[in-house]
Amino acid sequence: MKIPAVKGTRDFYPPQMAVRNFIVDGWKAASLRSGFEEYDGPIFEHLKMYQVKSGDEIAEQLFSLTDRGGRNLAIRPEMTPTLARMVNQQIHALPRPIKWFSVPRLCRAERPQKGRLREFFQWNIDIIGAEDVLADAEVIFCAVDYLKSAGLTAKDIVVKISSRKMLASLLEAVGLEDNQLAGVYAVLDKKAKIPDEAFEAMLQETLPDAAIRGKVRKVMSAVRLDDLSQAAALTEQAKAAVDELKRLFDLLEKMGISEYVQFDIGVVRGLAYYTGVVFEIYDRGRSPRALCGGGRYDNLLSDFGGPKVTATGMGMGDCVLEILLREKGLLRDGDLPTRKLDYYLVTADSSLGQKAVELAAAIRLRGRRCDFSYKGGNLGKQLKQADQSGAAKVIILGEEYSRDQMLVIKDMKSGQQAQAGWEAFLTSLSGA
RNA sequence: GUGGGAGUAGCUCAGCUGGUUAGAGCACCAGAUUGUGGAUCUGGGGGUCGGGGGUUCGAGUCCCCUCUUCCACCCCA
Repeated sequence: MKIPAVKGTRDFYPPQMAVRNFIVDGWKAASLRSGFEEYDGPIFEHLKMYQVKSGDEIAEQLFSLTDRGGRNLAIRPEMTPTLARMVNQQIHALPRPIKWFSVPRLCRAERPQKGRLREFFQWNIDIIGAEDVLADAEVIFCAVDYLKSAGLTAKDIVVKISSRKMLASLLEAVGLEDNQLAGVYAVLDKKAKIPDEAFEAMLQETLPDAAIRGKVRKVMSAVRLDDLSQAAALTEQAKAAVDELKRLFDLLEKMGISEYVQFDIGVVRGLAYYTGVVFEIYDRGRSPRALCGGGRYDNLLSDFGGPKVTATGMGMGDCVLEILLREKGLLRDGDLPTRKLDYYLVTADSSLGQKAVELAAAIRLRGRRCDFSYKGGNLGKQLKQADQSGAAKVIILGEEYSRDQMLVIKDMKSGQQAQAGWEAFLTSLSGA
């Protein structure tokens, strides 16, 4: 019986695994460059963990199970609840700011489509316990630093930044009630993603009052931060939020990434729990795709039963990123070796097979990567295998060895050959 | 969850309006080639034509169901 792979999952054969490692290694290196520490948690949690933030209906969008003790569990669809749980548990012992990152494997029971699968990897970085926008700036910097290191330029991507705090105070200033905000956010978040008429219809449904609707449209038409700070009717709160954003942009400029970032009042994020700076990183291509999203969520820890501690962070999935890197020619099949052999051993005479095994083991014990042919065969065949293995050098055990105990070491790129005695060769490895 | 396209060898695909034992390129294995790799030539293995049912003398080809995949929606932590 042939059993297929589960819908929306990927098999990572060595070439795909090399791609995955390439991406994950880049994420980790960028995180470490910015001083983040790596953590991880279990791949499943209590189902309730995911219902706290998103309501009971979320259960339909994730993979859940009941264990033999009757506990309702779910495979993690996101990392943030686990992070909140872990940080809450040790909140009084951890030095702040807490700068942590993780690359969890996540599962969501959604319909798979381009750039979206049921199982994927997501880079998460979070800074907990730092209220200042400096923390938001660091999160954005780290994400941009990675994307730059992958070869993407300001022509390829853009970080669009806004602030929930600012938007809330602006909307309240034009007459919206507190309890209307969540609904309006959800609509505004759609603006760039749906046709204008559809957006108008949605807005009209949420805000029946035409006068208020007009004011909301006016607020949302702001292109630059200065448009807002010059507006007359700025409340104290709104002014503070605008100033905070200005400071964020100052910091990003000092960090040297101003060409990557821009203010965009249209970035709202659908999620209810953001409380301050919000941002999304987009591919500048024909159909804008979000590569990454994040923002400040100051209530998260308290939502999970902990103290009120501020937090900001972001998540970046591997699927869309890989598509973009391929489109930009920054990632090509065959570019990434599945193993990086230092040496490949070949024998000119099958009687030297034992010697090859002995030498291979000695090379490996000295920390070098080494492999040899199981099949033997003539030298031409074995050299072909050596070539396909991608090894930098080939060591030939042949006449020279039988006669003079000499190894022939061939550089596969230049084709040049040199000879060395067994012990002398091994000694040269120990030294390096 | 809704709508549309597509599933033929490991991969990319061909297979005309239904008609003998289903093909190509690449990949893989072997030989030419028992002392030097990327090339060439020759040969070989490998397919219940995604699965099930139906129509027919006869189905890769037509019809229905189902699975998978891609695209557009819905959703998006």
